[in-house]
Order: sequence, then structure tokens, then C-alpha cells
Amino acid sequence: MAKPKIKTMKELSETIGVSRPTLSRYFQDPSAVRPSTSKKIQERLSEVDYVYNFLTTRQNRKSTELIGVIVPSYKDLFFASLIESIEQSAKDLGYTIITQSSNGDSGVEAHAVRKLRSMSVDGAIVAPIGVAADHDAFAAASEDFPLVFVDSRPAKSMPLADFVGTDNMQSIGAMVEYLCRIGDPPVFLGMPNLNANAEEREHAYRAKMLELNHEAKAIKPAVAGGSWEFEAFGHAVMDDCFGRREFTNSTILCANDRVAIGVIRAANKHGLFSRGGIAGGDLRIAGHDDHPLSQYMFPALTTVAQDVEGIADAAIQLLAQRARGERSTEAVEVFLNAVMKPRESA
Amino acid sequence: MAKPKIKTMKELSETIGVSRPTLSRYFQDPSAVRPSTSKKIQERLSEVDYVYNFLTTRQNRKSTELIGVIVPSYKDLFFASLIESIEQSAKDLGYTIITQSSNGDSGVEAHAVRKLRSMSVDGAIVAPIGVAADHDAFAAASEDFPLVFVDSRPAKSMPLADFVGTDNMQSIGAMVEYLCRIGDPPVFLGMPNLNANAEEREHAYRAKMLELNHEAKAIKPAVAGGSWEFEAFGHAVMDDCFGRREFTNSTILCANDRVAIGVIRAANKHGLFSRGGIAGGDLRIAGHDDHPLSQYMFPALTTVAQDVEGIADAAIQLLAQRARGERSTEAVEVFLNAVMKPRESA
DNA sequence: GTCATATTTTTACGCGCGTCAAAATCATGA
DNA sequence: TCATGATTTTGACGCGCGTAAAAATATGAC
Repeated sequence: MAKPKIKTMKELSETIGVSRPTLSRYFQDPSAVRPSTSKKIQERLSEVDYVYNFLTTRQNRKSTELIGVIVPSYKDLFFASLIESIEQSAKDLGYTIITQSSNGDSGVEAHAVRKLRSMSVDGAIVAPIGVAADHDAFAAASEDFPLVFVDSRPAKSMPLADFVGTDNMQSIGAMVEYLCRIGDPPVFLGMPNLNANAEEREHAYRAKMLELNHEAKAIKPAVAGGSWEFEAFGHAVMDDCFGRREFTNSTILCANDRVAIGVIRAANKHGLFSRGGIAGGDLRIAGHDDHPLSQYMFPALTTVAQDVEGIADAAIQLLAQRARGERSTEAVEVFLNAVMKPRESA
Repeated sequence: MAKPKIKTMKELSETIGVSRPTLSRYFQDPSAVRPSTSKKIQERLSEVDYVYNFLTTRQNRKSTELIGVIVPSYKDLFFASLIESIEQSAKDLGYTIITQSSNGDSGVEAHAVRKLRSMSVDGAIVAPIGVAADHDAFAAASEDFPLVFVDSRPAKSMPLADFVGTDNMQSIGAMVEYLCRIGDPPVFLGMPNLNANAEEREHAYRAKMLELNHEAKAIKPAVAGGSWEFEAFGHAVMDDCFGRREFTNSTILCANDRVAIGVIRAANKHGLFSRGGIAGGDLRIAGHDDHPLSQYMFPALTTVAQDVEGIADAAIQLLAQRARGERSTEAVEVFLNAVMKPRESA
């Protein structure tokens, strides 16, 4: 039952009856050997238990086919979705991903970047923690391998690198337009000012409101917002407002779904939704991202879905291009569109 | 500004003024060299940009200090929390984790296991997809390195390996007792029968109900439940029931929070909660896991919190013990207690 | 069957670092 | 100052595999 275990390629070459260099070529590209040889290797291979030594092969190959991924947190379903998509896209191209969380901390982030350097990755995809990032760590890394930032743009001080993300002007714009068309113009509830999206989305909101001739209004949080606990933030801010009977029948556009989830709870707590659903004239709430649980909120959250798969795929493609030596200098920025997900909450 | 970049240890040894073997010893254990030497190396090191070559060092060391982690999905906040805790515990002991998702698919899971083998990890922590797992892949792996299963116990056919998880008898027991004490005895809504927890939790429910002299009753899903979309499952099943006016004022104990989140939405949709909160005699819902968003549901979900950090830590410790050669044969099972999180929903 | 061409085998070296043994040097205390 | 044990340096080899060059062999069109 248990197939004979073979530990090294040399050993394998002996039991299989081909030379080691041929085997080596086969593993890197089965079509690099004659079809008959390829077939023979493949057959014998299925009869033994051999796994190539990843560490050694990668040490010697020019490319490790490793791609690093750094996100601020695993416990955010947006990033979780992103990782899942990246893993998929990477696998399709033969890459293995090394994922690390920066825990929203620049020190940890810098440490993660350093680890990726030590692992000789072919490239890295990083969703930056934002404002407080460690410039030097990224600068050094960008000399070793291509870097692409996703989700939010890095601080301007960051080394020039590719970027892939959602076009906030488009996504927020579409949402503002939708909200205004269906009801009252929205007020904006930002997210803690941790990364570029916080500012960009508010800016996009203001721009669109201006265009539609409405007065922009942003809710000023009465609570500190320095953490990544977005639901807690949204809840605390609006629980406070609703408690003072402010914004109780407004349309509130939240900078992201996690904030909105907190707001929905606050609104429910204060009984601001009509029984059994949403009625005209009620409080309306909208989010951004299409968080996997948004549709299970009550009322189901109206939001815009980021093209997560598209982002993941574009990021991998950019890295692959750089690895192939195409586009060696200029940094590119890819902006993808988001699509409206009108549901119950607005 | 940019520190001089040093690529190899040999080069480093020259610019730093110590021999390469000494440096090698220093990197593996700074206390293995004389304090004055250690200090000198440390100082010079901070003036240059040197990152050790992970691949090469690990190829030659007896241990790679890599630990593989396999979960069924990143997009499940329970697993996300688990990964975060594992990463933390691992880092404390000097391990680097390699995370992979099996996507709820046994083929992908087997492939992931294989990759961990190729990377010569020192051990692996796997949250198995359950019933449909590929026995051979795990059997082969368990010859290469220690394996510890977490969250749900693997099928009996799996190779003997350590297990760390929550004591379902305790956690479900505590919840049933609580529910009975505060109100009507609960009916049980399971989760799709994907892993051992599905059965174990129902069994624990029945046992406790028997002990308390209540009749156990499990809701029979009128919908297929073969996927990991637990919220959708919970919602579909109960939307159907509530639509037929069944269970509308029961106490429902869900096998996990994700199912419960779907149920809460269904209940809200059917207007089964009193306006502005929960009143006596209402429908009650309880979950299991303390999913990070449970407290933001409305009503906030009453649940039992698994000791995620404890699980992560125990798993790493078990692996570390095996790596040190302690406990080479007998497999151990560690069961941790969960703690009640009474909130609004029950 | 013959010959030009495509593959494979042989042989040997390199990668960066772990590790071992012997020689050289250092630190320490009497 | 000298002996002695602790460290470091030197020099060399090994790890498993990539890879290059030359020799040997297979292929396949004629």
C-alpha cells in the first residue's frame, strides 16, 4: 500500500532509469524532455512516493516562484477574500504564496517584509497598513524584488511601486449617485484614518456631492478611531449620535462595510428601522466593499462590491510581468471598477 | 541613508571582521559566541543591510523551523482568528508559518499537505475538511513530520496524530444548561455534515438534554447542506421553517455562529423579534464559537467562545515537543473549555 | 541502412551555508 | 608571567539540486 519512499532526486533517477539532469529538466518543465521520456518518468513517478525538495530547488533556480503577501489582518473578511483570490491566481501561474499579517503595526509589517526578503520571494503583494509604514523596509525590499501594493495606496514617501485597487471615485461616485437618485443625499461616515482609502473615499464623496449640487457633510466621530476594529468604531460613533437623536433619519454612507455593520447594529438598537424591514423615509445606510456578511445583516446592506478577484489577478500578473523582465522601470496603477449591490438598507 | 547591501555571509564575515563559522553560530544562537564577539557582530550588523538567506540556511539546518497550517477557508473568521493566533504563538517560538487553504476540497487539501512535505516543515497544524479527506496524503506526511489536527477531529481512518480543540460536551453542555435555565429547552440546528464537529455537537446537545430530562429535537434541514456557506445554510433552512410558522417562538441552538447569523437574518425577516430588542417569550437563538461579528448582530448573538488562543498555543507546543523528540509515539488529545457569552439573543 | 539532428548521459562544478577538526588565539586566575 | 580552558580561525567537506560541456545515443526522414 505505502509506496516506496524516495528522498533525493539522485535516488529517484536510479530507480526510474533516467539521468538526474534529465529529471531536473523534467521537473522544471515536462515538455523540455522528449515525450516518450516524459511519459516514462510520469508513470514511474506515480508508483513511488517522492516529493521534490522545495528549499533546495529554489535555492538554485534563478526564480523561487514564491510570492509574499502581507495584509494588515486576517480577521477582516475583505482581506481574507483577497488572500483567497491571490492564492488561486498564484497557483494558476505556478507560484506559491507566503502570507503574513502585519497586525496593523508598522514594526510587524517591516519585519514581515524583511522575512520575505530572506526568503528570496519573486515579488510581494502588500495591502499596506498605511500612514505609519516603515519606509526603509520597503525601499530595501523594492531593490530585491518587485512590489505591488493593493487595496490602499501607500504613503507618498514609499518607493515607487505598482498599485492595484478599486477606483474610489467610481465606486463611491456610483453609490452617491444611487443614493441621491433613490432618496435623500447621504452624509458620510469615514473610517479611522489608517490608510489612504479613508481620505480618498471621503474625497470621492465630496467630489460627487459637489457634482450633484448637494452639500457634503461628514460625521465627525466623537470617539477615538485609531484601531482596525471598524465595527466597534461605527457602532460607537453612531450609538452616540443616535442617542442624541442626530442623523436618525438620514442616509449614511459608510467608508466600508465593517463600519456599516457597526452602524446597523446601533440603528437597530435605537429602533430606527421600521418593523419587518425598511420603509420609505427611514434611516438608510450604505457601505463599501461587499463584505461577505453584508447580505446577512438586517437590513441587508446596500454596498458596492470591489472586484476582489480582479485585483488579485492583476496584482499577480503585474508581478509575473516584472519577473519576466517586462516593464522594468515605470510604475503602473491599475484601478478597477466596483459594482453596485443594492439591497435593503438603502 | 541606504546602508551598504551585503549578500552573503562570507561577504558579511569580511566586512564585519569575524570568521564565517562564527557568524553562522551567532545567527543560530547569539549566546553561542563570546559576549564581546556577539556585541561586536550586533553593532556592525546594524550598519549594513544584510538578510540571511532563508532557503539556504534551512536546507542545511537539521530543522527548518517552518510550520505548515492548513484551513478549509480563509473566509471564515473562526479560522482567520485561529491563523492569527497560530502565527503569534509560532513567532514567539521562532517558527515561521506557511498557510494554505484547502478550500473545503480534499484534492486541494492533499496538494497542500504535499507542498508542506516538499518544504520540509517541522510540523503541520491542520483544521481538516473532515469526512472526505485523503488518507494517503496525511499518512505519508505523518512519516515526515508531526501533525496536529485542530478544531475538528479527523476521520478515524486518519493516521494517529495529536488533536487540539474545544470540548464540545462542555461547550454545548454549558449552553444547553444556560438556555434551559433562562427559558425553554432548545431545539438544535446542525451544520452541514462536513466535519466531526457537526455530529459531535449534536451528540453533545442530545446528551445534555437527556441529562436535564428534556426531549431532544433537531431541525431537519429541508435544504441541501453540502457547502461551507454556513450563513446561507442557516438562513435557507430557517427562512423555510419560519415561512411555515414553525419554530417561530422556540429556542434554537445552532451548531455554530455562522449558521446562527443566517438564522438571525431569517428571523428578522419574518419579524420574529420584539421591536427594539428581545422580550420574554420571544424566539431565542444561540450559537457556538464567538465569531468576531456575533456581538454586532441584532440581537447580539448569545454564544460560547472557543479558546482560540489556547488552541493555537497548545498546537504549537505539541509540535515543539515532538520536534524536541519528547513524546515520540502516543498521540494526545487536548480539549479546551469554552466560555459562555450571554448576550441579547437568548 | 545512413546521416543529420535531437536527446540523454556523463562528468564536474557551483550555490550559500552548516559543521567538523585542527591550529591559532584569547581570557583568566594563580 | 604562565598555564589552561574557552573561543575563534582556517581549511575543507557536505547538503540536494541547477547547470554547463562534451560524449554517447536515440530518432526519423531519406
